[in-house]
Amino acid sequence: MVREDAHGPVHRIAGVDISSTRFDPANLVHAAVVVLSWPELTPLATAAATERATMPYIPGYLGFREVPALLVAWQRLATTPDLVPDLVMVDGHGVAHPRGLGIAAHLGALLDVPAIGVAKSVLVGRPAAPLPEEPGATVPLLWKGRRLGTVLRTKRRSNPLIISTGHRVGEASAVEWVRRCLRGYRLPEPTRLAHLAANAERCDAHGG
DNA sequence: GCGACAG
DNA sequence: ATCTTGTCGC
Repeated sequence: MVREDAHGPVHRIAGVDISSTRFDPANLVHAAVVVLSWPELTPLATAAATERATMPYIPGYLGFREVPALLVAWQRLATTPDLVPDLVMVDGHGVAHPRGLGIAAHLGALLDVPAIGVAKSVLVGRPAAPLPEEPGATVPLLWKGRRLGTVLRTKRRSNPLIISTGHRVGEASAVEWVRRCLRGYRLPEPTRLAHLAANAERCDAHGG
């Protein structure tokens, strides 16, 4: 079964994430992309890349440090049409950023692929109200009188995630897609599996 | 000037 | 992000 988002049928959803080692003299950034089928959320393909970071981590500039490696990994995905992602979830913010340019907006724009920002903590803004404990509960993320995203409780007794538009996906649609990709863990499958893949790439990088 | 600050 | 095993709580 195929479901519709604001721009077309979604058959595959990708998740991307980065892993790195602290105190690494080489400043290596290990990137991973995992493509899952919808609605099964079965891993269809995975690609990774290890690149040298050209920038340190600076809040507000995460994309400039991580996007380069993610682009290399993305380019390594099998190019067959039946593996091209229709949507990508990024570990980090979309427009819930001081200049509306979080890593999800950054990567989404460069790839011109619908993107959603799935962050584990706030960069700017505050929840509009206390977030209920019940899984699925949401509350707007406000900053300077503007709504930048949604605070979403994905799991009982777990800190909420901050969801925001990345590229060509509406705010409400973004939240719904994250909800649909939850499988009992705090993180939605795309981002959760990408995190595991990025760590695996970090280990592999020790010998190739 | 001080505190905050995705990954 | 990462360092790290067991452990306290639901």
